[in-house]
Amino acid sequence: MTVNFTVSRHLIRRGELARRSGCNIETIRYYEKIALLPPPARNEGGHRLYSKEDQARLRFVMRCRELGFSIDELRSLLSLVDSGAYSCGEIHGMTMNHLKDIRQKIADLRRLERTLKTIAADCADGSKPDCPIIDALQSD
Amino acid sequence: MTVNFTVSRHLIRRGELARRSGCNIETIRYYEKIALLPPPARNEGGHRLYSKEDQARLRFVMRCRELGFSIDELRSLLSLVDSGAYSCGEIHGMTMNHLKDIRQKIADLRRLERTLKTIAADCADGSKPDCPIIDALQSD
DNA sequence: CCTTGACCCTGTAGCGCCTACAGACCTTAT
DNA sequence: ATAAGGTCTGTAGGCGCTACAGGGTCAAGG
Repeated sequence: MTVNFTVSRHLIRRGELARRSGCNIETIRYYEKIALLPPPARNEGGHRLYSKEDQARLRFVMRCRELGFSIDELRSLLSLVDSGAYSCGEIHGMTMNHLKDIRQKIADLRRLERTLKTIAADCADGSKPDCPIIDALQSD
Repeated sequence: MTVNFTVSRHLIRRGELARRSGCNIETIRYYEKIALLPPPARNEGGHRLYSKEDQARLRFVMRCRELGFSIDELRSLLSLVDSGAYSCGEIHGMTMNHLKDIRQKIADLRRLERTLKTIAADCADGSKPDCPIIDALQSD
C-alpha cells in the first residue's frame, strides 16, 4: 500500500490555491517572481505544491495589499517577520506610518471633494451665462 | 525690417510650455499622442509651437487630472467642450458623477483607517505575547 | 493501454500613465 | 564657424498585475 504524501500533507496546486484565496492564479506566480512568496515545493512533473504555511503567507500578502500597503512596505513587513526577530514596536511603527499616509490621502480627497462641490454648485444654480465648471477648469 | 510672427503671436516651444505649466515635457508629447491635446503648429525646422489656446487646453487637462478625473472622463469632458454645443447640465452631471467616485474612495479609505487603527491599538498596549498585528494580518 | 480534458508549466506581451533615454536635428549666441 | 542647448523621433522602462501561446502533466474513462 502506497501513501500519497502530497495529499496526506495537504499540499495543493496553484489553481486550488487561487480558488481558496481568491487571488488571481497569475498573480500568485507574479508574487513568487518578485519574492513576496518563497518558491514552493514541486512535484515530479514540475508542478508547484503549496503547504499550509504557503497559504498563510499568501493570505498575509493579500491582506496587506487590501489594507493599502505598497509592495515595498509589504516587503519590509515580510523581512521583519521572516527575520524571526521582529519586535512588535517595529511592526507597530510601520503600521502607524502607513496610517499616516492613508490619512493624508483622505485629506487630499476631501480637499478635492470641496473644490468639485464648489465649482459644481456654481453650475447648478443656472445663473451663469457660460458653464462655470469649464471656466473654473480653465483658470489655474 | 522683418517681423518675427512666432514671437509677436506669442507662440512658445515645448520646453517653455513645460516650464510655464509645470507639466513634464515628455508628458506634453504623450498627451498629444493620446489626443488630449491637438497637434500644435510647427516651425520650419519641425519644432512644435504652442499658442495661447494650446496653453489653456493644457491647463484644463492638468486641472482635470489634479482633480482626479481619469483620462477617459477627461476625454468625455473634452469632447463635450470641443463639440461647442455642450450643455452646462452635461458637464455638471459628469462632475457630480466624479464627485460620487471620490466620496466612495474616501469612504473606502476611512474603513481602512479604522481597521488599521484597531489592529494597531491592540499592539500599542503591549499586553499581548505575540505581535497582534501579525496575528491580525494572518487571519482573513 | 490510450485518449481525453483539465490543469499546469514557461516566457512574453499588454494594460494605464507616464518618464526617460539615445541618436539625430534645429536654433541661438559667440 | 562652432559650441551649447533645445527639440525631434522612436523606443524602453516602471508599477502591479493580467492574459495570452505553445507546450508538458495529471486523473479519469473506455
